[in-house]
Amino acid sequence: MATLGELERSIMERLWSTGEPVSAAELRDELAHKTSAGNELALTTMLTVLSRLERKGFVDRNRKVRPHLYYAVTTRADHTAELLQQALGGEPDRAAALAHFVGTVSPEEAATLRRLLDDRANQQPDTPTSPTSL
Amino acid sequence: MATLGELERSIMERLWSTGEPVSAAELRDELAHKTSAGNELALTTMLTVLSRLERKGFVDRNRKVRPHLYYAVTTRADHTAELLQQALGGEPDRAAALAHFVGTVSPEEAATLRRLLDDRANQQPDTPTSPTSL
DNA sequence: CGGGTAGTTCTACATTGTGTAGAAAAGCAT
DNA sequence: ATGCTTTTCTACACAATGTAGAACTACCCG
Repeated sequence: MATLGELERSIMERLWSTGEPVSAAELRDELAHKTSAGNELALTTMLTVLSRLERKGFVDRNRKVRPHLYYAVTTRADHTAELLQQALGGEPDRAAALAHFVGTVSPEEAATLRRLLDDRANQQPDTPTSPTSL
Repeated sequence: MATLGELERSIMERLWSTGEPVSAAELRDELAHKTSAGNELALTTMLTVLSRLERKGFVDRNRKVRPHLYYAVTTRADHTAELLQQALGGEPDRAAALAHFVGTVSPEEAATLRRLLDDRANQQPDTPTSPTSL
């Protein structure tokens, strides 16, 4: 999974936020409002970056309508989950890394995690405790 | 936290693997063995990259001995935990992202996570269940 | 103490990714 | 067919990274 530049990320944020397909022009206007000085980027800049995001597999577009409409391929949560997996990917001692991580999250977040794990266990109740991959 | 290039990562892997300070020459030899064709990099290449890693705060070195000895500043687990935090950083709906993540880990890993959360709860038993930030 | 060698820093260049946008091409409505 | 809208092509700047030669520095030996 490729990484995102600053402008690319801004665009993805916008696309993720509602999920509705938008045109390059709309995107440009909306992003201009977010920056302090309302500096509008050239439309071609948007189109270039959107094409790159398409090439990277982050967005797709409807080419049948005339101003093409762009939309995110995945949800932000999906993407974040991928990032988490990737962060853990190169780690030989995943348990150690998770331990550090668990030590850094807020108590609320810890509770959330516990709840999520419980949900998971209920849906898929064959959770062995054997240390197969840890 | 800056990101690491390929060679930078290889070097950090090595430094993390044992934690012992090593010279640039040792590093070069060891990394050469790992690549398919044992192509040795120039020593200056190692030194350049090590300097950059030092600037980025990933490594430090003992300058009192003559071949300077380099070592990782943090552990790999630390680094991975930081990556996890960072991945979650931009996410407005952290719970959703964690949910996706929990759905992707192996059952063993889920068990590990649960155990880590239990440990955490015991050491720091004021875990409220109020949905403050979630 | 003065040289020589081992080791380090400086400088440099190629490549790639990203931000940025003009020029050129393409599609579409009248 | 023609003109406007929209898209693609091409281009350039800038930063990060991989790579290494040139220049400099430190230390040991005679």
